[in-house]
Amino acid sequence: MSVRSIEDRIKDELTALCMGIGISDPQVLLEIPRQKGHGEYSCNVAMRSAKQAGMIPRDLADQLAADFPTSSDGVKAVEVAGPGFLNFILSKVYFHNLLKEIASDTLSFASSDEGHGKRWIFEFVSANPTGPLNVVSARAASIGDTLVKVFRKRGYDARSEYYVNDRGNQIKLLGASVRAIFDKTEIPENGYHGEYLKGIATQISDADLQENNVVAGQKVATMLLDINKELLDVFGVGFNNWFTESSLYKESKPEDVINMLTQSELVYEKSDALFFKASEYGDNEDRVLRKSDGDFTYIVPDIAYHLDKRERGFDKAVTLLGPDHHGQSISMKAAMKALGLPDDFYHPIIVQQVNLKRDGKEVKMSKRAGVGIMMDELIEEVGVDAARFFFLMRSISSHLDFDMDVAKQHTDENPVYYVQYAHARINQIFKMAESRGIELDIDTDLGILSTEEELDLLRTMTRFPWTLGAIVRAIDPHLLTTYLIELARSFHYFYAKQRVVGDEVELSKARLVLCKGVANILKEGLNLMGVSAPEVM
RNA sequence: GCCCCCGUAGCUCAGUAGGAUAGAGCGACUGAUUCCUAAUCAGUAGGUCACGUGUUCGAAUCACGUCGGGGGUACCA
Repeated sequence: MSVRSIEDRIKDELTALCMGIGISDPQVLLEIPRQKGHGEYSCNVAMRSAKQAGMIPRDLADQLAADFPTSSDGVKAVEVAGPGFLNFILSKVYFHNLLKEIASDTLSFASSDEGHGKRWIFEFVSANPTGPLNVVSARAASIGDTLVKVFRKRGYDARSEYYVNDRGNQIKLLGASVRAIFDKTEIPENGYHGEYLKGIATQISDADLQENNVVAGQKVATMLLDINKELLDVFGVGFNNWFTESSLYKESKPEDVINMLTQSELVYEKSDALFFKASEYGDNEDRVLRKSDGDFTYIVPDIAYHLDKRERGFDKAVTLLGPDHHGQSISMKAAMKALGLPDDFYHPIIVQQVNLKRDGKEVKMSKRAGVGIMMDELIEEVGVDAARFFFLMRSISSHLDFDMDVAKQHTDENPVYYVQYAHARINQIFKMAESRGIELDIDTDLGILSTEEELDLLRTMTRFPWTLGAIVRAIDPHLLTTYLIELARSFHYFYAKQRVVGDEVELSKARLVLCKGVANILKEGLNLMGVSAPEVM
């Protein structure tokens, strides 16, 4: 028995009851009420369906409540409240059974098959290999990695991918820039000036540099990519696949895109350039595919790349983009539409900017000029745990104020430590219990757990699967931080009020199981975020 | 100009598929440690959910408009 299944059971039962009354398509959605007195779940179906049933909401609700089957280990009671809400109150036995499951098995609890094995590809970071990763890339790495983990837990076949722009104009410029540094001549216009290139320039062979700018650029790009891979690795973010732009060219995929678009009469020539009629598909203006100098713009391989994702059998392509790429996502949407792909296949998400703050002031950053805080410096300063947690604290679409002073603090102001401390505290409790000769026993009688603090804690625990479901619906992981902070709070409150390891052995044993359950969820939640769950702090 | 994001307590923000009396943390003030870690807990104060109109049984949430803040807007990627 799991939370998921009781939700489903309530939904099924209500749907059947509604249909019995003659409501043809009842919209039964359960929600978790904000108010504590409103039960574990509530449902507004009586208000929604009253008209169709020819009844007033309150009466319909009364009838549904009266007909709903209750049980001693599930829904204990159904109450009607307000304009016609149905509030479902679960029995203590239900909570006690569920706790047993959580405390004994970390992995299956909160897992679900709601994704039905659908294949989703999550592309993120995908920063050009022309310099160090910035903090928006770090934010995207945190978000993408956590999304993939949560989606897998919820029954999706989720894959992560990094798209490497390893050719084109920028690579040429990169080569020219390094060559200029090496030759001590002027760096070309729009070239790369960063300090990091000086170190690279000394590591690259003369022969490679002399070859030509493209070869030199590719060499440098490979080195920079390796540095970034290593950093992402330190950050705990790996990718299932690194997809290079150059591989598309090896199979002439960009040319194929041009042919497809031409055959479908979606292009036209103007002043020696080839345009895609993007404005007919929702873009602001038509977009250049092939420049007057004969080269493709980035759009062409990008389209080829997304067609490739489709060919590889993915149902949905989630792409996390930086705030400076949102124009690009609109063009891509237009291209997908023009080529007849399903509307919801390409799902771009703009990861909004990060404002770093220190001493109450904003720390400015700029990639090209090589000043400001880069991802590696941030990690060095605040640590991986704080960085990953902080990056997940706001919704993806919100600008994020990242207070580096708070992230570094080892105090209650810092939510990372607040959550981690709850986990460490529980471990200390187990150590104390062990020293008193009390062992964790999952099968101990949990019926003894009945104080308000204990039940609150149990209620909060049951919301974990629901939270993961909400993350999937929103394709946004920030709810996880909110939830874990709340669970930690609920635990600290319980801890302050009630002693776990006390004189009554049976009570102590039951409370140990409760603690074990909390620790399991904290650990699993932190793990999904790539944040450590320390046993001692 | 056009596009995207944001506007909720002094500050940073939650508010889940439109639900019931809008919530946390920080800061401020008051208190708690014979007892498993005080990296903790309790209490007090603090609100025209930017503004307007609409949609409906019901709007912080949806639509349209206005104002304010931020970002973007290449034949670069």
